[in-house]
Amino acid sequence: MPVPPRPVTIPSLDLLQLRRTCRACALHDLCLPASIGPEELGALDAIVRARRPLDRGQVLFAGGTRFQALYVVRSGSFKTTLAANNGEEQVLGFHLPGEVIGFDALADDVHRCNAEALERSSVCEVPFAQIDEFATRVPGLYHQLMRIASREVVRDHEHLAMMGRKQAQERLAVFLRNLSERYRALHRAPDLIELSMSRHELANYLGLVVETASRLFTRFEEAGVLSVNRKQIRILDFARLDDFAGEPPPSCERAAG
Amino acid sequence: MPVPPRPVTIPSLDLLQLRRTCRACALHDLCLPASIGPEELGALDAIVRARRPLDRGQVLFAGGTRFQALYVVRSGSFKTTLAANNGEEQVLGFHLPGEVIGFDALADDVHRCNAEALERSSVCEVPFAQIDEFATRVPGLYHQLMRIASREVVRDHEHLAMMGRKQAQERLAVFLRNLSERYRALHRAPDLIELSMSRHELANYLGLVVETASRLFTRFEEAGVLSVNRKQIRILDFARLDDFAGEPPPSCERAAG
DNA sequence: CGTGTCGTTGAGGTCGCTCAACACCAGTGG
DNA sequence: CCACTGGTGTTGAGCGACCTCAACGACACG
Repeated sequence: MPVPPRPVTIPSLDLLQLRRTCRACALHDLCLPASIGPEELGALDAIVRARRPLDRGQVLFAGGTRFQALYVVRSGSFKTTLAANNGEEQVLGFHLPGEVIGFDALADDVHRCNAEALERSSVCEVPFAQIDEFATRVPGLYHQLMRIASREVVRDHEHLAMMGRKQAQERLAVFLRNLSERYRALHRAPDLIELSMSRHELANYLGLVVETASRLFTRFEEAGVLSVNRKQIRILDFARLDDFAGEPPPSCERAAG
Repeated sequence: MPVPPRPVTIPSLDLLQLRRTCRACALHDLCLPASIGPEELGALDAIVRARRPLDRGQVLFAGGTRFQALYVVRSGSFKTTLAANNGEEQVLGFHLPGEVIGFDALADDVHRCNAEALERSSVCEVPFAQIDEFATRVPGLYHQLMRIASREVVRDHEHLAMMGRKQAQERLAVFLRNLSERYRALHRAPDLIELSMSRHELANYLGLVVETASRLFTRFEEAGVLSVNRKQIRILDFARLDDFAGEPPPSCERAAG
């Protein structure tokens, strides 16, 4: 094909990525900048660094390595995993754009889990030493950091409740509904889910084996709740999905509590 | 007995409790004061309030209520639980002296879990608005707060890995070894464990039913690993307990990672 | 001594795991 | 073009760990 060689195009694409600011970011109000003034935003831009995109399978950080920065998912998705000493691995979470990962490393300045890209993904790197120093001068930033850390705790608690008390079918239903809600928060179609993780990773997250997860997808499809095509999931019947989940949707939670 | 009536004794005992300072506290270096200077300790004492002791079953805070303070266990023990909408409850953790509870409420200023005393217990109440204001003037205090929140995340991740990938027997073994380590950190005998929670609460924490937990205690006793007398547990063979736990003790963890 | 709670033990059922085979797809090389 | 290969996902058969249901013992309390 008569296309001239373009040796500069790909790096310049990266530079474009690198130049994006917090102010212009679509994730503006989900991320760190939420609740800090517009004049501090510029200073935040000077701290936050965009890293070059990671491909599927590339690790953002590994357990045991020294903690230096928090990361905010900008595009794509990640999984965090905890390795047991017997070689087994537990998937702790899947992370979509706007979510911050790395909080578990603050305890003793060492990453305790692994973070790995599930697809081609980009992150903002937030060097902790600098954000720490910056936060002493910006009232509210520390509070916001702790709020975000607290969200992680809440998320883990819900994950724990799911693992401890729910059956396989309920777990998958809860997961899909949860993912759908997160899609909605990102202004994506909540009924059209593109799974970025493999069945194995998904099953592991749910505390199941692949075969069980696979059978559940089939069962949901036969029940007319989902339409499943490999990693393309479409939710056809939210009400019945809630039934499968075994409890009312989270919107009722406040009222019931 | 010729002892004069003492109507003031019990309240004065409470006052004694109330008067104890962070400086004099035995939990000094496990708690908030760790890593802040001695002169700020006095100011911290002015913020921290001791609450009157709670009896078994009394709730420290309930899910859905407004977040006002973090709590540090001073004596006794607590459980935190998350209620599902179907009436089920998941035990999220057991909390010994020196541990801080309530971090999950920072996300949106509402407690998301319940905290309940497992025995007669006392706590220090740390009003968050005041510690928040104080922390802006004391460098390092916020950092310490985040470190403690991060420890909670690490703890939950380990709990998750246990629930997701381990069998019943391994779960109980891991739990007992973990409890033993925490006893050691509190300078208690690590082989002599006094369980403050019921079998039901323990089983729930492990994602099992009471009967299974009970059978496991019997099995461990028959194997000569434990001596079990209701809530009095003595660990007779740490090495075998580690075998049952299915992986090397946490002291090897750093090296393996 | 009756009552209630808690913990233990037994019998039986079942959900999810194990093991195994197969379908599907992409990439590779003849 | 097709065979071959490896990775991923689905399906089936059988089994076992854990749950369910039920009864009983130990202990505290009135």
